[in-house]
Parts: sequence; C-alpha cells; structure tokens
Amino acid sequence: MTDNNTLRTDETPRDFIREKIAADLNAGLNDRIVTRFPPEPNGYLHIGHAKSICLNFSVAEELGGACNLRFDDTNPAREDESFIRAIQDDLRWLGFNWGARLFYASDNFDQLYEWARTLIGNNLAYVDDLSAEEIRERRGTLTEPGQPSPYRDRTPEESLDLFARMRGGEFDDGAKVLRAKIDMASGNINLRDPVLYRIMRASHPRTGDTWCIYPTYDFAHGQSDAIEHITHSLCTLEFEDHRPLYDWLIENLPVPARPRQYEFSRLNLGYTVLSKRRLIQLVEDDHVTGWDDPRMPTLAGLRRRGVPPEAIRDFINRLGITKSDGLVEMSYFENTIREHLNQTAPRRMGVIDPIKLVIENYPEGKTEELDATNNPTDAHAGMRKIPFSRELWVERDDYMDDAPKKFRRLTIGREVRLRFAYYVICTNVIKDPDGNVTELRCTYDPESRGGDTPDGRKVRGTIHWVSAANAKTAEIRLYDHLFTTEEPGKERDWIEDLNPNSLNVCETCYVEPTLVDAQGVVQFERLGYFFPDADSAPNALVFNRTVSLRDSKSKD
RNA sequence: UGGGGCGUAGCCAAGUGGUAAGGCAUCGGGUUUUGAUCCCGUGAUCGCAGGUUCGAACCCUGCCGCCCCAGCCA
Repeated sequence: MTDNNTLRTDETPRDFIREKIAADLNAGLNDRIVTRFPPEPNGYLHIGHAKSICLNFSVAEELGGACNLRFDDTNPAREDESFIRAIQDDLRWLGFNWGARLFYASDNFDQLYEWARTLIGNNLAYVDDLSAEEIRERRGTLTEPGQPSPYRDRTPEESLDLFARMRGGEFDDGAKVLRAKIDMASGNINLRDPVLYRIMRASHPRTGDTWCIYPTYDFAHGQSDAIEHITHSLCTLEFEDHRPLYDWLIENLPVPARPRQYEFSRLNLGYTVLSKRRLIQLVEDDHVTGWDDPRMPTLAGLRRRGVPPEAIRDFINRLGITKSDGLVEMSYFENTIREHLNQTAPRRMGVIDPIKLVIENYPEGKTEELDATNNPTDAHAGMRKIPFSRELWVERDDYMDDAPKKFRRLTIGREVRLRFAYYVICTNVIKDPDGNVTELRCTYDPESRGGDTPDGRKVRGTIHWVSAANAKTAEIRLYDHLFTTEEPGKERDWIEDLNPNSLNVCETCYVEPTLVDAQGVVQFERLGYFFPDADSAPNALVFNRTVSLRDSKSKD
C-alpha cells in the first residue's frame, strides 16, 4: 500500500478531510500525520463510530502516520472498565490496530491540573461558587448575553487557593467549579465562561480515588490532543463550535503542539438509533438482551449477528465523508452485507417453517447421497454430498392451493425441481380439520436425478428441502428492524417506535446434517445468510439470520 | 431574533466558471438447478429569486428550508 516514509499527497484525495490534510502536508505544516480515535468508555461502539474509526485510522495509514486510541475518561460517574475492554475488542475485530499507542485522558490529569493553575495565574480562569442552577440562570439564552458571575473578578491568588482546596476535598460535590474567563456575551455559548473543572467524588476506573475534581471534556480534549502531538483532530459536526474554545485554550497554554480540528457529519441510519444515550437506555431498560443483541447497531451486535467486519468497512467507505447530514437507508447497509456474504458464504439448505413432503413412488427406507455445489459464485468452493430420502421437509409457503400463474412453486399438478435432487409433482395434500396443510404427497421422476432430465424439459421453479431422516433440528432467530419507523422519535416518543416484532424465534427448523459444526456464516439457499449464535451448541443449534436474500417475488 | 453548519435525482455522493461522475434503490430486458448471483438498459439543470459573465451547480446579493449549541455529558 504505502511505504512508511512516503507521504502520498500526489493522489487525488477521496474527500474534503483528506484534501485538507494533503494541503497541510504540502504547505509544510506537518511532516507526519497523527490522528486519534477518542471514545468515552461509557458504552459500546456502534456503526456510527465505525465512520470515525475508519476515517482516523485509514487517513493515518494512507499517509504513513499513526492513529492513537485514546479513552476520553473524564467523567468517572458514567464510565466503566468493562467498556474499555469491550471497545478494544470491537476495534480489533473491525480490523484496526493501535499497537502501543493506547492513551487515556486521565494520563494527563496532573498536567491538566497544572495548566488549570496556569490559566488562573494569568487571570484567564476563576473559581466560581455559584451552583449549577445559578450558572445556568446567568448563562443567558441563544439571543441574550449572559451575566457575569459575582465571583468572576476574584483575584488569581484567591482562585488558586480555592482551586487547591477543591482538589484537597474541602468542598462538597458541586459546591464550586473552575471556569475559563472568556466572554459572557459571546454569540457562541461555549465561550461564556465554560466550566473547566468540577468536584465529583467518584472512583475513577484508572485513577481510583486520587482525584475528587475532574476536568470537563472541553478542557481535557484539546490539551490531550496536544500532549499526544495529534496533528489532525477529526471529529463530528457538533464540536465545530467548540473549536474556538479549544483554540483559545491552546493559545493560552504552553502546550507542545497545535492540533488542527476538522469536522465531518456523523452517520445516521434508518430504522435504528445511533445515539449513545438511547443505546444505553435500550440496554438498561431491557428492550434488548444486551449490548451484543443482534438487533443492536453496535459492533458487538453486528458481530453476533454475522456481519463481516469487511462489510462494515466497505459500507463506511462507500458513504464518503462530508459535512451534510443525511439519513442513510438501512437497505444500503444490508445490500453491502449481502455483497460480501454472497462471495464468501457456503450454500446450505435449511427449512424454517417445515411441512412434510412424501414422495409416494420413492422406495421406503432408501437414502442416496446427492452432489451439491457449495458456492456457485466461487469455483473453488467445491461440492458436498447431501442425503435424500422419501420423506422431506420443505418450506410451508412453497406450497399454495389454487396458485396463480406466476407462482413457481408447489401446487397440485405443477412440476418443480427439488434443488440438486429430482423433479416432483404434487398430487395431493393432507389437511387437518382446520384446513391447515399438514403433508404434501408427490411423485418424482427418477430420470431427473441431479435436477435435469434427459428430455431436457424445463421446470419453472426450484425449491429447497432437507431429508427428514437426516435433518438436524435448529432454532432460527429472524430479525427485523429494531424500530418500525425510519426516524424513531420523529412523530412521537422514540421508545414507542420500537418494533414489537423485531425478533421472531423459530424453534423447530430443520437443517442439513453438514451444519452440526458450522463456524461461519452460511447461506440457506433461497432464504438468506445465517450465523451460528453464541448460544449455539452441537446438540442445540441456533442460527441468527444475518440478512435475508434479495427477494423480487414479493413484487409481482 | 444570537452563534455555527448544511442544501446536486428516492438514498449516499463527485463536481472548485466551460456546458451534471459513480454507487445503491426503482423500472424494463437477458442468463440462471437459489424468484439469489450475474449482464444490459433506464432518471436530475444542481433549494428559490435576482445579478456578474460569451458562458455558473460552481462568483455576488436576497430569500427559503434543515441540523447543532443555553450539561458542573461527551
């Protein structure tokens, strides 16, 4: 790809971010690129994060630079060690590596504290005794300027003393904060004396009880970037109007580097939610089984569902990087998943909603082995043997009474092909007292073994099947969108848009015997792609439907 | 009504003054032992209105619409 010492600035950049970085490089502003991915360990990574991850890591790799993983762990009240581990697992699974470049904002707590003192000493920050509510009341509104705190003109000496005592634990949580002294009348509310430090007695996953004051994200982020010598701090649009604050801090502090921040729009996907707050609520209120519930848009959920990491990266790359917000169709993502799985997933047969099919003229007790291709799109995938016998399981909706002309499957008198096997004609159906079909009776043409006949006659449909005597029972979990609307919360409370039918567990399904030790994603022919769930065991198979196959029959 | 952004076909998105890439979807058609795959074809004058220019999606002006910001969250 790229040799480490060559900056690839000659190629046409793929997006405006890469374009700007190339310009910075060509202008001699940097001689090496360092980016970073800075998650807060208060939840799992989701596909929206994948956009930032792919951008930050890929840009660095393309330019022979480096990308740091930094946990922005400035709020111990919400952060947890388990998330730190999970985030790293997900990142590795996605295919990115940070080597030894693992950092924490908390690594910088001592430095940050000293820099806070620097600001105070230079009369650029002060300790404020106002309560959170009083600060809010004086912040002003979008159209009215804020009012200065009565403590704003406290001397640096007094603030320094108070700040040290805040650290020393003399004051209650929330009793005092450290604020930057910028401009209470600024149109940019982030510049109206933002809080830099707050008192919070919470045990920190990394620093334990060493501190009872913690820097806010706004104070920690830019300085952490500078300490790590990040050259390009790539983040999402909502931080665009924090940039003036970050720049102000960088200009007023003796930092070792000047990172440049560029912003891009975050990913929005239809029929799901990608906000940390909402995902946390789904997990905590048990609307899903956990962060790795296959319906979740988390990387852990997608992994459990069977989505290959390559498909996620490909999807992200196809979207591009811009500053315009949009809503990407879920079907676009699904299509990308299919594209990858179509190339790689071995084909198998399985019946989700089984109905017995008996071939009346096939010898009882006979079993034969038939040849089946493992993947018609991959010549190297080879063949396998599948057992065939008199009694089979077929899909319930592959039979229909009084079927219309376009129906290409089983109905009395119409000949269809059993995939890789024989031509059969349905001669009779058996129904229960309620009129439900319980069994299909057919006859087969022995000449059609393998799926072709010597006379070359055509058949309009091909259906999948599993030999009843040899089938393995499996539970198959079918997933639908987590929400019933493309934009949850647009018309009402987003929780009300949850799809009550997002999970459909089919407990008695039959799959071909080769599936007892299935490891990766397989395609059940005509149905979709399926992945063994974490709950699956050889004697109790469980498959998750990763995604269905495209289906044009519903459109005629 | 303050500040910061965005607005090119249903969706994503190229385009940076010279006469609208590409992908996905849609709709036709072909191939096919998965109604899958694959192959071919199919759509926009660029939010609106003015202006500058021989010429504008790209420059200027004025509107309109959408998103973000009033956490001691990130």
